[in-house]
Amino acid sequence: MKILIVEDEPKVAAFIKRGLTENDFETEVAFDGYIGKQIFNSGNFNLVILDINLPQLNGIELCKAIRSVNANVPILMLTAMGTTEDKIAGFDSGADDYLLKPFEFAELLARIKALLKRTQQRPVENHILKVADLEIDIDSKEVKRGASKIMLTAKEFMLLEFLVRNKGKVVSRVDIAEKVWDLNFDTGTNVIDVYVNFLRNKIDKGFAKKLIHTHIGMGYIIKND
Amino acid sequence: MKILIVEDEPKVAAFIKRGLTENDFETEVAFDGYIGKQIFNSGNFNLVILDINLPQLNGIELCKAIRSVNANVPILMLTAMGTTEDKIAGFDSGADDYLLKPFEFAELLARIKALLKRTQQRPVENHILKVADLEIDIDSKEVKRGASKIMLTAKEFMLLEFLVRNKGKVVSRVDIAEKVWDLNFDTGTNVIDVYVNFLRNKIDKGFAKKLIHTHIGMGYIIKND
DNA sequence: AAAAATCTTCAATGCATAATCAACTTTTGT
DNA sequence: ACAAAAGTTGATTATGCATTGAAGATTTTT
Repeated sequence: MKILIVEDEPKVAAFIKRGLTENDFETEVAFDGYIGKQIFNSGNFNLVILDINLPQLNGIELCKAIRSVNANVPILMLTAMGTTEDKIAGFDSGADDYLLKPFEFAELLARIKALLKRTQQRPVENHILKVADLEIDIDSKEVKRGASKIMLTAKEFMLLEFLVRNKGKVVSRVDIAEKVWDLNFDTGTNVIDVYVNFLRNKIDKGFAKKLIHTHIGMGYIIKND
Repeated sequence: MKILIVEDEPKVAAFIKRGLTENDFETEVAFDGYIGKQIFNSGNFNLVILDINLPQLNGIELCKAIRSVNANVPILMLTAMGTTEDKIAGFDSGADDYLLKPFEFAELLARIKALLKRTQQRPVENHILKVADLEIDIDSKEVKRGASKIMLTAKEFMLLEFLVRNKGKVVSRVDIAEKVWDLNFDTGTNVIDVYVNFLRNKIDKGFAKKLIHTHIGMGYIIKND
C-alpha cells in the first residue's frame, strides 16, 4: 500500500512518514507541490496526503491536478487553516477527507484506513434498480413486476436498463439509439419504437399503473407516479 | 438520494433535515438507535448520519449493526465527544467519516458529497427552472403552475423553455425563430404568435398574474413582477 | 452440420396528435 | 380614425407513434 506525502514542513513530513512506515505502508515524501505532482505521476499510489500550504503549487491546485489524471485515488487534505471555507474549497477541488493540524497520528491513521477501506469496497454496489413495483437486477438480469418474474431478451433488457437508469427523465430516441444500439446517426429505422412496444407488452400490459410513457416529439420516460 | 439521520436532539435533527431537504435530499429522522436500525432496514438509504450518543442503542453499536447488514452504505458519525479515542472507536466500528459538534452545515454538506462521490452515487441534479409559481422541469418535461400540472407539446415546451431561460429579457421574434424553429430567414409565417397564444391559454389563462408579456415592436418576455 | 427456435430488424399500415397556415378580429400607437 | 402590430380561430397539412407480420440474423438443439 503506497502513500504519497506532500508536505513542506520537514518535521511534520517525517512524523507522518515514520508513523506510516511503522504501520506497514510504503511512503514517498515531496516537499513542494510541483515535485509532488511529478512523483505522483511517476508512481502508482494508493493514497495521497496533501498539505494545503505548499511552495510552487498549493494543495488545492495540486489536488485538482491529481484529480484530472486520476479520478479515483483517495486524497486527504491537511492544513493549519481551519475555516469552513477552507474545508469546502478542499472538498471542491476533489479531496475525500480533511484533517486539521495539529492532529494525533492515531486519527490520521484511522482516516487513512477508512479511506482505503472505502475505495477497496467499491465493487460492492447496489445492483438492483427499482421503479415503483418493478425491479431489475443488473447482475442476474432478472426482472420482476410485483411478484411475477418477467423474461426479457438482451436488447429488451438493455433498453429497460437505460430507461430505468434515467427514470424520471424523458430520453430522446437519439439518446436511446446512441446508448443502446450504438447508432450515432439517423438510419431511419424504427427499432426503438418496436422495442418499446415489446417492453410495454411484457412490463405494462395487464397492470393498472403504466410505467413507460411517451412524450410525443420528445421521447420516452419511465416513472412511477 | 435518501439519507437517514439518527439523532436524539430534536433541534440538531431538525437543523440537518432542513438543510438537506433544501439541497434536494430525501431524509428520514430516527430519534433513537433502535428505531434507527428499524428504519434503516425498512428503506433503501444512500447514506446514514449517526449521532454517537443515542438512547437505546448507541451510535457505535448501531454503526456495527448497520455494517453487518450493509457493508457498503456510507456512514457519517456525529458527536460532541472530541477525544481521538472516540474518533478511532467510530472508525473501527465501520464509520466512513467523523464530524465534531458543533459544526457548520456547509462542512457537513461537503463531507456528505465527498462520501457519495466515493461510492459513485452522485446526487441527482434536478433541472427545474422557475418563474414565480411556474415550474418547468427540463428532465421530466413536466410543467406546473402552482399546484396544477400542465401538459405541453414539444414545440410549446421548447418555446416556454426558451422564454424561461431568458426570463426578464425581451426576446425578439427573430431570436425565437432561430432558436426554437431553426428558421434563419423570414418566412412570413405567424407560427410564433400562434404558439405564444397556445402557451398563454395553458399557462396564464385563469391566473391573476400573467407571466407572458408582449412588448409591441420588440418581442415577448416572461417575468414575475 | 442441419434444423429449430428465438431474437432482431425492417417495412407497411392506420391512427392520433401536433404544427402550420391564412383569414379574420382585436388591440395598440400615432 | 387610421395603420400597424398582435391575437384568435378553424381548417389543412404534416408528423410521430403503435402495431403487425414477415424477413433476416443469431443462437441453441438435435
